[in-house]
Amino acid sequence: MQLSNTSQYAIRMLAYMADKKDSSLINATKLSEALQIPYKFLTKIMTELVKADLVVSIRGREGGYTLKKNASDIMVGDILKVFNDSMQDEQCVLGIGFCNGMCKCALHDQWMKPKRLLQKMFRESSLEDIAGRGCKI
Amino acid sequence: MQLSNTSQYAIRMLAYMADKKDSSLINATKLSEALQIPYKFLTKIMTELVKADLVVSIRGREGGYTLKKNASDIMVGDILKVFNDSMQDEQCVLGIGFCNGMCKCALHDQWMKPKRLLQKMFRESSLEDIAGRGCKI
DNA sequence: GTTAATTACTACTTTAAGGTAGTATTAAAT
DNA sequence: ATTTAATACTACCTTAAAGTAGTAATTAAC
Repeated sequence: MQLSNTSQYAIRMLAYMADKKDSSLINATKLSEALQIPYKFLTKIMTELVKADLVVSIRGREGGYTLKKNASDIMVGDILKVFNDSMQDEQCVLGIGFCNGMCKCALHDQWMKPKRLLQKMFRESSLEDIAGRGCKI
Repeated sequence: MQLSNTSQYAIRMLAYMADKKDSSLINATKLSEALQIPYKFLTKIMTELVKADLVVSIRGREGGYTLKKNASDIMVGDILKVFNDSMQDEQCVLGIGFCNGMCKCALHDQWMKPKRLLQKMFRESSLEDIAGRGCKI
């Protein structure tokens, strides 16, 4: 029960960029060193974030990446969506199709509360809320 | 953010066995048909549940499986532990080592509440609580 | 114009989860 | 004793995620 490696990396990358927003552009080499994420894997992820309109890239010498929107307008859930890692509302915790009021699985009732809180966290936590928080990056 | 296929299958298998406890022994063929889980994969999972002391197996003709304890004494969390799918208390949601009061990640504060509810669900939901619930198996 | 530093693209390799096949072992039924 | 129906074991195959390598495209610096 955890986020994919890719999603974890993406959140950390964007949170770091939000924290360093003053220096406008940051390049893949610096990010990779700062966050200890393999360079090639990081650029692969970043290209997807560019295509998803969360990040702007400037190619060529002196290029780099920067957030496309205000940090307060990018939610953790938006990032997870890019990697199909967000929770569908009717996603069954036991993997039996979809769960709703009509037809639910054995664990459904117990699952409702934690699921709602998870969704709330993803929906309401912005990059601004998390940038620079904690003691590790 | 979801349970592994193996854990989902294991929970469904045990919940079904708890529900059919009256007929004491159930065999892999029947279980596989009832739950639509590939036979060979089911037996592989079941063997691990036997080794983990959650299930008793009777080999030979007329053999099968049955729960080793009362359904009320087997928690969902016990099942997840077998497949390393339960949540460690200090597991970092962003995958940066461990999180605790001393050192936490950027999402740690927002993660606490949903995590606690997830842990509570795993810790407090027994097979008895979920057996026969819902409209699908 | 050439060079250097950057992102983008394509293709590959590695690892782990998910799943399958075949055979050995066990024990009740006959 | 033999047959049959069951679990256990070993080894393999498939798929998707994670990660790597090399090259093309782009653009500022010189």
